[in-house]
Amino acid sequence: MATNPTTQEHVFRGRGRPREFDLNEVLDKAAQVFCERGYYATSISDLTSGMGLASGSVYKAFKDKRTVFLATFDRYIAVRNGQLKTAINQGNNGRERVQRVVDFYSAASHGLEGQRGCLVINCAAELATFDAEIALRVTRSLNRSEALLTELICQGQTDGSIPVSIDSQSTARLMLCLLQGMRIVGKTGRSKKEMRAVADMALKLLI
Amino acid sequence: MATNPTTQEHVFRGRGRPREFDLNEVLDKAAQVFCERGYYATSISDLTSGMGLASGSVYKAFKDKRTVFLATFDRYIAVRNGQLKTAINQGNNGRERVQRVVDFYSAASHGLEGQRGCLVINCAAELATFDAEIALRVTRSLNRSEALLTELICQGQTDGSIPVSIDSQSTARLMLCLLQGMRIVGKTGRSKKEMRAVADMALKLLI
DNA sequence: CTATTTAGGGAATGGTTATTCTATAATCGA
DNA sequence: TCGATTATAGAATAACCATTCCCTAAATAG
Repeated sequence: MATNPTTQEHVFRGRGRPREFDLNEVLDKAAQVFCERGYYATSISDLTSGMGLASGSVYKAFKDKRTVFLATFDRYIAVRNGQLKTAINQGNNGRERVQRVVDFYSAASHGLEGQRGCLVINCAAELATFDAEIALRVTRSLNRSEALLTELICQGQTDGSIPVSIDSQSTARLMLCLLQGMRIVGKTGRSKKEMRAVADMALKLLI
Repeated sequence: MATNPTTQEHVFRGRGRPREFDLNEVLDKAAQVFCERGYYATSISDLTSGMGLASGSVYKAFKDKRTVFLATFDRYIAVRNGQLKTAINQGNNGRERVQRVVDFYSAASHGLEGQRGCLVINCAAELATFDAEIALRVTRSLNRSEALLTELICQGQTDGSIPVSIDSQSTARLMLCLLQGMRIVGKTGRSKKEMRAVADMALKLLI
């Protein structure tokens, strides 16, 4: 795993016929399918047609459906964290960086992406109650988001853009709830404008 | 349907053997199962053992699994709205009533109920994308909650407990997101204390 | 009491699904 | 070019699941 993104990724591979697809690419496609249909409603044939692969190829690359899902989940988190990080870097102080995070979620909570929803949340709802490993990943992901928010708020308190009077931890947790809720509500088809208004108002919590 | 809750509910029934179970009771049990396992992961045998019925009896009472689910969903909404209404009635002005709503969600977002999660949200995640009728119910339910919040905020603005400067609609939408998010985050096992802190801080949005 | 009607229980059925298997193809090392 | 190795494609398989069927039980109407 974690090979290169270059054209000839099979240069350093062992013998045998080289894989014809890029792993991350098909995982991104799988993420769309899992987002739209959930885990159980996604059949292997949904998955293979979404990924553009034959079932044999899927089972050569992954042990079973659950393993495909876990890989998809990890890839989804990695991509999303990357995007979030670049968004955050555009803020010049703690408050602005929190703002960027909220804006990022707002942008994801309408239109097609909004309707599809968030893989993490969908899993939390569908699987976390009885698949311990997946539950762990969901919990870890949410905890990390919360920690990130706490850190950004603390930064803001240090640089003076956020009042020191607020409790960074509880506020971060509150914001986490808000962000996750935006993605839920966004599934019911809200407009860009509506979600933007929510995002703008959320900054009240930093007063 | 909609018969009496008395001991002899078969008094006014037609001929034939009377039903041995209470419809709402078994729907409440079904709600637990659907909450825990989701729609697709719930097999008929999960359902029948959860409801305490044989599959034949389930299919005598309902057309199919989806119909069981729809009935369960409606029952869940009805029960929950009732509980919410009594909670709201304990508030003496708009602000207090909003507080009661937030507290209600906070209480549902930890412990066993928290872990199980909310049937509406779980459905939104799992089914709303490709079952139009269920999507409609989810949307309707969320819209109704939002309208309720808007109304309570307006009440507060009238009775002076909430400043007239805030936009009641956007604030209500923001609160809706927050409440739904609490139930998502609550699935990952937060403590009562943590969720209470979130609820308390949420009232900042009414300033 | 008998016929009719409806419910309960659980085995039988038919369709679907995840997974495995088999045959073919592409690449590497020699 | 040949053998080893790994991938692709899609048919075959075995398990599972929703639903139906059938028989028995409990109630009412006459």
